[in-house]
Amino acid sequence: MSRRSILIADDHPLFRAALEQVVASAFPQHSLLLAANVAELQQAAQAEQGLDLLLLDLHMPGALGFSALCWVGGQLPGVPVVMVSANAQPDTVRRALDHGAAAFLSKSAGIEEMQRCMEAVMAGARGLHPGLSVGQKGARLQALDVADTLSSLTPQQFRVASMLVEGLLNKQIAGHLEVKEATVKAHMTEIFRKLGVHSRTQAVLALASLSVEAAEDV
Amino acid sequence: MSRRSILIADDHPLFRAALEQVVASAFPQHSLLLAANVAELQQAAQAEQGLDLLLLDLHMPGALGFSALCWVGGQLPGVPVVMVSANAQPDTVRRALDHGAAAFLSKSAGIEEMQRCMEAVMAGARGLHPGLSVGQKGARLQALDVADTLSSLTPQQFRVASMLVEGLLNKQIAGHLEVKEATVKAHMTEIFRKLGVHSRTQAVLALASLSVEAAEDV
DNA sequence: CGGCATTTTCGACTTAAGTCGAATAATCAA
DNA sequence: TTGATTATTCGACTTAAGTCGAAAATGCCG
Repeated sequence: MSRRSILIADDHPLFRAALEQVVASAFPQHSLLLAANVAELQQAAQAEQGLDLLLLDLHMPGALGFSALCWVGGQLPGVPVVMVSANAQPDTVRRALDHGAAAFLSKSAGIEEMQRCMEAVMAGARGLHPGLSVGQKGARLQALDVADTLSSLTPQQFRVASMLVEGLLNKQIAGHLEVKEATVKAHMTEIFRKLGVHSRTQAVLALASLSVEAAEDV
Repeated sequence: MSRRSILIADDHPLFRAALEQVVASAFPQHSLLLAANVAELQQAAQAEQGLDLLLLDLHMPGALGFSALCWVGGQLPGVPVVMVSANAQPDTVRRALDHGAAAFLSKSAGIEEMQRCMEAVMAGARGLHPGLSVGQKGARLQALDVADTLSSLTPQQFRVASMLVEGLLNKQIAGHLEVKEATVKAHMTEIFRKLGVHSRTQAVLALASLSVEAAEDV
């Protein structure tokens, strides 16, 4: 069997470094991969075959709420995901677990707690949420629908949607993607159709409901 | 002269630990004090006389906006404060500096950048905001201060903003208010100016995060 | 009452957004 | 390979959004 590895995806340099220390001391025999955004996550995940664990920040550049988690669930079946977030609201935790996360860790958790949780997940445990109560049957069914819709977006549409919630103009999005503005508009129309909305404003509102967690650490 | 010290006030254990590492490597001759909330901050700050620098998280348990910064300014005159926050919105930075912060560091800043900034402040520099001085196009739109932003809107502007976050078109808003569409557009422009944004999309994102803060105050 | 600041209103104009249809490129199963 | 399906691209056109300047309405203070 080849050398196994653990992928850490978090956009804060300091926090990523801190997580790296925690993981390295808990699993010295594993190699560590790092990703600072969704693009790096996708690249690293697809290049690496022997992935044992993924530590995934809930809000990374390029991610819309649980979109990164959904993508991992589809592209990397079998790879357990430990969600890490500053937002440990019960509803957020429940939705993360609903979307296939193996565990949910608050960024305010202690180091030992994180290590225990990761060890348990590596050993096959699922549905962990240390220090957080269960409960809280969701009042956010609409957001769940949007999350499901997101997984139906094509890769390019996903990129367009990501830049949309960054507040960019069609012209700016076209520049980043190196396509014509007309192309972005066409993607936008299709995104609206899939989201069931009829304007950019409504689309932003729908997508923002997924990014609520990202706005938490304001 | 007594041994000088640096106080780190942040409520995230891991991030606090990471900051501790950064500070320790940059200033090995200083002793480090830690605080996880405002109460600890006040206790530590008053007990310590030779405080050279304070690293202060913008959002700590017990703090409301810039209240902790204001308290420090009154109780510890002469102690430079480096504000640390995940929210690097230009307006937040400006107001932090207005309230007497010596510098503003984004949590997404690099380690070297943080060290350079702290060294400069220890040497007497003020008003630093590395990497945040200009531009910020496409940066994350974060909530401005709720009170400041909403209270600066006139009644009619507030109604327009309310319907904006309902996803209505200008034409529909004009119908509800019984004014011409041109009037709504004019209000919209003024709302954008007060929010510090330049498009309807960015305004929706800013206002959505405001209502999130208000609704999800856990 | 008479100035003075703010709010609200709107028209004319420029720019951005959104729709429709269609061509090309990539993917996949037989 | 071939045919079908889906993804991506874009031009032309219509509609919505946004800016600028300014007029009218409102409120307030002496």
